Amino acid sequence: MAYTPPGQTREKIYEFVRERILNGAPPSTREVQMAFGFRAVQSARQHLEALVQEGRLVKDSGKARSHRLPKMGGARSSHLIPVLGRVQAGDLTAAIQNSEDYLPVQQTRYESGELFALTVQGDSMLRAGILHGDIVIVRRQQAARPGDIVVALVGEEATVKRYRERGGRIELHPENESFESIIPSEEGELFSILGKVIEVRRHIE
Amino acid sequence: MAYTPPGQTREKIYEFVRERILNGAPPSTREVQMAFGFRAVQSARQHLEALVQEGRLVKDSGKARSHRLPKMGGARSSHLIPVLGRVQAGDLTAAIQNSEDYLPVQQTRYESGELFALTVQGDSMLRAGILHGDIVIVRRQQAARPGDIVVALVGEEATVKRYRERGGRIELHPENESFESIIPSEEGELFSILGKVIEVRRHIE
DNA sequence: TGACAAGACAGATATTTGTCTGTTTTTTTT
DNA sequence: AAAAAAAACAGACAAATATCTGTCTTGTCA
Repeated sequence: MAYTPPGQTREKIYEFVRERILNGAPPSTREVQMAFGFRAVQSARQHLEALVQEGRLVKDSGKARSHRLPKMGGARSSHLIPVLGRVQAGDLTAAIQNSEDYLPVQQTRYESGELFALTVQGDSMLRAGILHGDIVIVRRQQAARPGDIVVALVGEEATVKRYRERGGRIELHPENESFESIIPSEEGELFSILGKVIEVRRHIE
Repeated sequence: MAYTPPGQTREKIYEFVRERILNGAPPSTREVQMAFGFRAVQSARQHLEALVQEGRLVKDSGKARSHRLPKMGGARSSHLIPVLGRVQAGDLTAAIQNSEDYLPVQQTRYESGELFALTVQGDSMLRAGILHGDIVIVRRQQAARPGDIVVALVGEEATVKRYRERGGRIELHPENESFESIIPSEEGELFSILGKVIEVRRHIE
């Protein structure tokens, strides 16, 4: 390959590798070589090494396809969580594994706990700023504290409500005058808390 | 390793590989072998092959570390956008470049346009489900259509409002009875649209 | 012009990794 | 109990991949 001014090719290689990493398939040195038409592996290698040196990439020495994006103070690394369709009784784990859509979240923000996302049905949490169609990000946990917004399984369906305790009894309180509170112990239904809502997202248009 | 009833180990291997893939570092066959204490590579290989056979994983035959999760071809790439602090007149580009925090977004969802994020000050968009402290993700653009929620620069400060046109004049309409509409042309102030709000995010607790 | 640095090249070697063939052990099924 | 199936083991080989040493070419700059 002909000589190229300093930095020109390097930038394109970075874009290429970055793209591949974000797509989940980091390239081998030889794939970079081929993609850029180098006639020697070392040409690609030099650029990749330089990028690591500059701190724009990180690599596990010796291992194949081990280039990664650096975790700049943690903010740079993002984690993918499953977006669940409909949640039915009992098989939350199964629903998580069969998920087809994924959402990126900041890994540092929620270090601990297993996360999943859910699309909100209905406007029962309107006054809390959660609308129909919003996506809630949930940390899986059984317990909740009064005031928390939780995802609970009541009967067969998952529902988003505010968790309260009134007179020693659990109450799932909607944030909308048109809806009634749910008091699980009264209804004798299957009841469990799936997790706590820690983030709300809404796509407009 | 001792014999294990059918399916038991397979499930754990799936979890292990899945986790590694989501973290961006798919394991090699031997890494799976080590992680589970197998004394032969083939033991790990058999399980991995079975998982591919069952359609729970996909793999590029021959290539190193090429196990992936099925069905999400390109949909899983995520992109990082800058979170701006305070936006002051004129230097939006500078604010973007000096940003210190970044947010991951689904790349496929918003293919075109330059994005940035902004923290909302005040409850002027309460009824639209945008609260104080929420983060809005904005596509940079000068024009807007009636009904769009936009980020506009009025005077020295950036503000989030709904864009309307009444009697041929631009009107920035708050979604809260306690606030007044802003009609830029009347006030003779510096005015420009920075972009359109395409997503809202709220972190709870 | 000449020294120097960056880019590209060439060929070779070491390591990692995927793949193969066949055997043994344990559980399940008949 | 015998047969079949699943899990694990053993040892090897081949392909992919990373890495090394040294050379050549092309700009940059004193």
